[in-house]
Amino acid sequence: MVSIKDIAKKAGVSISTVSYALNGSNKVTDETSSKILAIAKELNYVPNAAARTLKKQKTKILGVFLTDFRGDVYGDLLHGMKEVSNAQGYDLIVCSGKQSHRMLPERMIDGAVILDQMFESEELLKYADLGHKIVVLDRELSHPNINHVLLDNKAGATLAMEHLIEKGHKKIYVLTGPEGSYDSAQRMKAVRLVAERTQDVEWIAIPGNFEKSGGEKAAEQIMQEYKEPVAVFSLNDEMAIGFINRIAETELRIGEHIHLIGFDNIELARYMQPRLASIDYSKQKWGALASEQLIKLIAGESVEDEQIYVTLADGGSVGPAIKKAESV
Amino acid sequence: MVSIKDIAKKAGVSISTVSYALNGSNKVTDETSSKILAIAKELNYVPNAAARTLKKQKTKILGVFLTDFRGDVYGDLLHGMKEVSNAQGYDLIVCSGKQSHRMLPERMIDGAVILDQMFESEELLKYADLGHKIVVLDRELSHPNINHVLLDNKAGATLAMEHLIEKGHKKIYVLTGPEGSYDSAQRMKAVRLVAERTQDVEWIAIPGNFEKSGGEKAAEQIMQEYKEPVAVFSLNDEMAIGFINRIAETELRIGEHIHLIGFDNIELARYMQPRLASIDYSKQKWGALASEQLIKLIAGESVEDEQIYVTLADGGSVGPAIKKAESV
DNA sequence: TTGTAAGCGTTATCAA
DNA sequence: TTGATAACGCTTACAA
Repeated sequence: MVSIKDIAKKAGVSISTVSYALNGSNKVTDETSSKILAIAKELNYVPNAAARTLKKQKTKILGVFLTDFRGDVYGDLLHGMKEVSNAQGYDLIVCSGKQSHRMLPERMIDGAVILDQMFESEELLKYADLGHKIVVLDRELSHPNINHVLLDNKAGATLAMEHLIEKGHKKIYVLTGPEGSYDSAQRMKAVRLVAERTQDVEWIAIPGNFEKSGGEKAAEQIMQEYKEPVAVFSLNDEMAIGFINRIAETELRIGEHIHLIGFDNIELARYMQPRLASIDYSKQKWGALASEQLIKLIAGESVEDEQIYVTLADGGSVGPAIKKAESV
Repeated sequence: MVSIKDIAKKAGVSISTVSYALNGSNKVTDETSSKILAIAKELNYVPNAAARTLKKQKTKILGVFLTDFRGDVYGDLLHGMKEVSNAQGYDLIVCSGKQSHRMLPERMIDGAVILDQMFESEELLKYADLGHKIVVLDRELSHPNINHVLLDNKAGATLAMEHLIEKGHKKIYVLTGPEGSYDSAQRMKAVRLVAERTQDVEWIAIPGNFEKSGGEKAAEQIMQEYKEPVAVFSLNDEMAIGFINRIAETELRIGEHIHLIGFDNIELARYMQPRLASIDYSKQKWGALASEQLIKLIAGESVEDEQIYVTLADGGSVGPAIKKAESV
């Protein structure tokens, strides 16, 4: 590997002069500088990241940790993160799995964005205590080195519930996320609140997992119990898709016998027949804000937690309730 | 930051002893070793990646470079890469964008997998010349430090064309990928071959871009020229989806007036109405093989290029041609 | 303007 | 079994 030492030798100068020249310092004559640059190019010199990092104690790299590389929410989110990171002179790397956690404490990255329920809060707090900078998107954690960019889960769940109620539905199944999911818990809180303050609304929780399989299982249960049209609020779209897939094998029709609304408004939602109603938000903005927060945190600037606003994405999967007399 | 020096001081031993203990060398007494380990834990010691890398000249990290984080093919591919990488003691990081290319020459990763048309071959060859190990998934590059895991594009395109022909279609529009795309060029070769050896088949190329917008534009053109049922081979699914979206706004029906087949069999394909026929292959295996090849390349083992086999995924988007007399 | 040298945190060689 | 020390490639304070 060619190092500044090689360049120094060939140019007949010291390594510090080479370093200065390479970093565009004005301490060096234009003449020597250009000579050094020419030689560096000729030798195909590339600086060594490890050496630079060791000396400067920073990498100018941000890491984002995901539960799984598969998953429909990620594309736009990562894109948003990348845009902001790059604009601010940071590179972005995407990691997944427990094995990769070391990147943070070993200082291969200057900070981390977490969207991974499997990354334990205890571990995160430990790293934060060691001085590492973290932005979390999927939980609340009180620590000076940790910031939050969270979805407005309560608003979203409220919107969804009210939409179903407005359409006249009285019996609402709610498919939850996995145990321990912050997003699921927050959404459930709002569900309870809305139900409590509304007359005549019955709601039944079905434990889910935020994956297609959870939706399929829920579909089985609801089919069994089916007597008359009901509504379903799936706490994410992924499960809603699984639900639809299973229901499609039956006589029941979405938007007619079963009125379904999801959460996340993933790309697939608009291709469902009928279109899956859902709660929408800008995934790209979510990522952009996360990067922004993290970079500020690293720079030692004061930062306030942020929220991502949500809206209702209407769809034929939720139709009006038929009055009792007319129902099947 | 706590370093081995701090541990050494506290334990009253030298830094080399600490290093040995930490790395589980049997040169150290169990007694001193466990004492050192205890102190390390107590001080929350975490090794510094930059220092280790600088000394060992390897990172045990693999990088994969994508054009864009959005894109439906990636999830399973990355998952496959991760499984193999982790099993072999490597971490995987995902990068996108020109800015991140430096990770390879600056030695932040031990090798790279390329699925990014924007990453120029010239640049790759330069890095390969410098001794960096690379596996490409989207082109052919002859270099001892570069290996290939390529789709069987020709088989795929042949399968698609033959499927259309078998169904009796005589006029076939082919939506190509962007200029310079290896996959597109390979698929086009097969298209030509099949057309040449088949009687009475007319085919018309429409330049595309492998994105939804390309499919939409092509739809416009075909609508304009429409006289009687035609077939369309979209060289990827993404464009096919765009095509479907645009056609959905017209009187024309996919699988009836326009018979469409794609390539990649992305998840969305099965949710199209009617289901989008496509060319299928295991994205996960593709990724797994890529990691495998790269790790071997890094280890200096001899490796042979690999191919990913493809199959036809049938779907209602391709129906039989109606005989002339019966056509509209 | 350029050179000398210390130091970043490891690993690994050689002596003790 | 342990310790002293050089080396990895770079940045930067200080000296010349």
